[in-house]
Amino acid sequence: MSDLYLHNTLSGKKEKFVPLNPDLVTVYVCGPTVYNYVHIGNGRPAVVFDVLVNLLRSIYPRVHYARNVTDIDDKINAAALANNEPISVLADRFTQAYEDDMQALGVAPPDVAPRATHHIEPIIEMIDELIEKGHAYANEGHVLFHVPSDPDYGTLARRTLEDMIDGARVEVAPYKRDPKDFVLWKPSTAEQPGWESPWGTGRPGWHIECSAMIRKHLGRVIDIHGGGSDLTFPHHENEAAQSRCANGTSEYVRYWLHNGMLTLGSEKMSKSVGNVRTIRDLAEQYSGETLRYALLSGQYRSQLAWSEDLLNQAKASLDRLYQALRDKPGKSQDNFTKLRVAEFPDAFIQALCDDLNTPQALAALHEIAANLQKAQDQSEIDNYRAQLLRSGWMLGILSVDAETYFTRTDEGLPSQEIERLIEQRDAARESKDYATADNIRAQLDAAGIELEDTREGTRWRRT
RNA sequence: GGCUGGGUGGCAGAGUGGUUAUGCAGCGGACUGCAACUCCGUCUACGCCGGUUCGAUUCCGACCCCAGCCUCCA
Repeated sequence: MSDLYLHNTLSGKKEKFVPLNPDLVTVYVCGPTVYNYVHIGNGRPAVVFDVLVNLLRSIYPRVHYARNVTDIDDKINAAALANNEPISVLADRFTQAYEDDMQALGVAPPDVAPRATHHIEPIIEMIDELIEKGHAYANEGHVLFHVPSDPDYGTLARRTLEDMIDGARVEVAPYKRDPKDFVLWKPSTAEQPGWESPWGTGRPGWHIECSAMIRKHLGRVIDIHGGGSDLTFPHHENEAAQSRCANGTSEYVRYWLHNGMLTLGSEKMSKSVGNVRTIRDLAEQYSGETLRYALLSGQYRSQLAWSEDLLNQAKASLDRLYQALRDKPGKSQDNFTKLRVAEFPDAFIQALCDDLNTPQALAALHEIAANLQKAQDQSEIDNYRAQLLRSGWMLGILSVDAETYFTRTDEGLPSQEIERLIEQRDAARESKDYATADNIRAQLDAAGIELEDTREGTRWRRT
């Protein structure tokens, strides 16, 4: 069995993955703040860590995977206020939308999806502990984490306190002892959502939510924590500081994994820049599977340039894999979730075990597909099909029946009509009336239907 | 300014001290009534300048350029 290597932000290197407890691997990924529809960049960590969890489950007996939902936040408050609705209604709506988007991308739900507003109590508890241990202080209704109280602060982002001052964009506020101190709890006015606390009515800061929910659901020290590279600092740095200090542990997360950003037009895709493509909008033009393939076509740590070209290439590549499955039908279903790592193709697993090298894993898939296309006897075909379908499952693609993939009829010409025209064309070809035959083919082509004349007869596909 | 990461063929994107990535697109051929699908073959590469080496895209150094983080952000 090949060892799994992961790039750990903490060390800046690829490291062999050794879980704290091989019987139960713990994974946490930062989920969305639900105040709007998410864009495809938000989908990247969900997809990438979905693949990682599939891989981990094939190696270890049990994996506990949590992905949170931030449902209390100033942006949510502002959006709810603008809509004149309670934050819970708005948050519920966009949480549901997020789940729909994830389903479209073929992302399996995590084992647990904790929401911040359901964890006010553990959050308050943790803040209390930080105050007690001298790492936090209350002032004017705020509670702040005192950064200089943590000698290890900065070890994740690898920057010194001086570096941070150099950045000079830290907010200076009268209630802060140090400009780098960050909010654990902040006061709410009467119009703002708030919860009772020892420091008055207020709401939690962003960083403490993750710390508290992780401790509650996964423990004081966890194996893997994932998220976008833009969260490394300050979010994860702050999270780590809080958790180490409150938990009284020297480590918090053993492997920090950060995915690279999607760019659109040479700039990071982000709501503040305004260059976003929502999953919801993209799904109108491309299948969720195509979007997923596009996301996996680059290694997760690299930036990925999102473009129409990328999507069209992803679709064409995916079509090719399905084409092999369609051309060489045979046995299909495995109970994929029960498969162990040794039951997947070597080259494929080796690629994934090398810090989740999905482009190389996809290359392995294409090689298997090429072998499948060339295979003659059925046992050979079934073997390659199994390899392809298993690997596809781990990446979260190729789960659709190949015939259905090419002929699904959610819109456009109904299948019956297509079949009728094909019969007419066959008759015309039979009588060597090629003008009529080509006419029908052109007519179908205009409707987005391509014909393939095979030895077994004519078949069609939607383009 | 500080801290990260990166510059590979028309495009996307792996990888390697000397041997085919892979996919898309292009070109030639086979198949086909013609196409499509498929198969066979094939052309465009490793930012720039030095160094190490028998040999560097791959290692080392300088330089140029790009992106991310340092503020909300996946």
